[in-house]
Amino acid sequence: MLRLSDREWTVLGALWETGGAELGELVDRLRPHTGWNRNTVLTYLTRMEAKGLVDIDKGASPHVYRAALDRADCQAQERHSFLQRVYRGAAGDMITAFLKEEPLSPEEREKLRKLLDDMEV
Amino acid sequence: MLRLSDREWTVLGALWETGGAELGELVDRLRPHTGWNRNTVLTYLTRMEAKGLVDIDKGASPHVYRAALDRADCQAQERHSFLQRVYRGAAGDMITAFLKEEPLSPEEREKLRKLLDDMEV
DNA sequence: AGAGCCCTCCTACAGGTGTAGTATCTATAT
DNA sequence: ATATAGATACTACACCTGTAGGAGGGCTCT
Repeated sequence: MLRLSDREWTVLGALWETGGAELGELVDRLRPHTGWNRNTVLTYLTRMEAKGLVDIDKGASPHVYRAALDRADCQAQERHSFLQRVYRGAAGDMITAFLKEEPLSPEEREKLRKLLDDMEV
Repeated sequence: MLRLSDREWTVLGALWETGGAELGELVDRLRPHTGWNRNTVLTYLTRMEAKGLVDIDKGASPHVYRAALDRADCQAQERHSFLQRVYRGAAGDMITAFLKEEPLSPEEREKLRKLLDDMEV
């Protein structure tokens, strides 16, 4: 039952995008939209290592920080907890609400239609 | 930028279902699946009042507790923050993932297809 | 009137989160 | 050798969250 905070998603986002990086690079990449202090980022990283969210290669100098989990896995967990928490598992209602409010391109709509058709076996 | 915890969703759930209730009723309703102590529930309610999530009618005795927000509004907020946090706004990807993993009834699929078609104007 | 029960209030306390400051180390540039 | 700049470690602190315990007020039954 993993539960990531907003900040943790942000940090992991940078790690996934870079595929692993040194602190300086992460700070540079995060600062524009977060304004976080270098040490704030470092604190997040070390706390997240303790939770098993981040791997730190301490052999390298400077250390190299990597996401310890797959983005897709984290998304799956979060999908599940969101669906239960907010919609008590009612997937149909939830998807309906998203479809009604999120603008999709014609290609995306086509893809979704196809997905639905393929379920019709 | 409202951010509800799991517990808060649970408490609000009971309030939405009852349309407002006294503490005793809420405790009875919540205890089976949460095991929460009466005072734990009370603490949640008073803290949630301070945040504007719950209205307490203190004229009545015992007090009557009501959700201060609409379930649909809370769901909308949560949808938005989920989509941004976990999918960086990529609604198509997110919906695809849900469709692939959540079992839907034929009626639900039909309804979704119709929704997609109606967007095709 | 007293006993018991439910209600609300106040208090507590540990663990997590957001956000750094300070101190130290170390490689580099002079 | 030395000043400097960046990296890492340690420490701090306030606020939030989960989870109650105990005190005191009022109704209710005997």
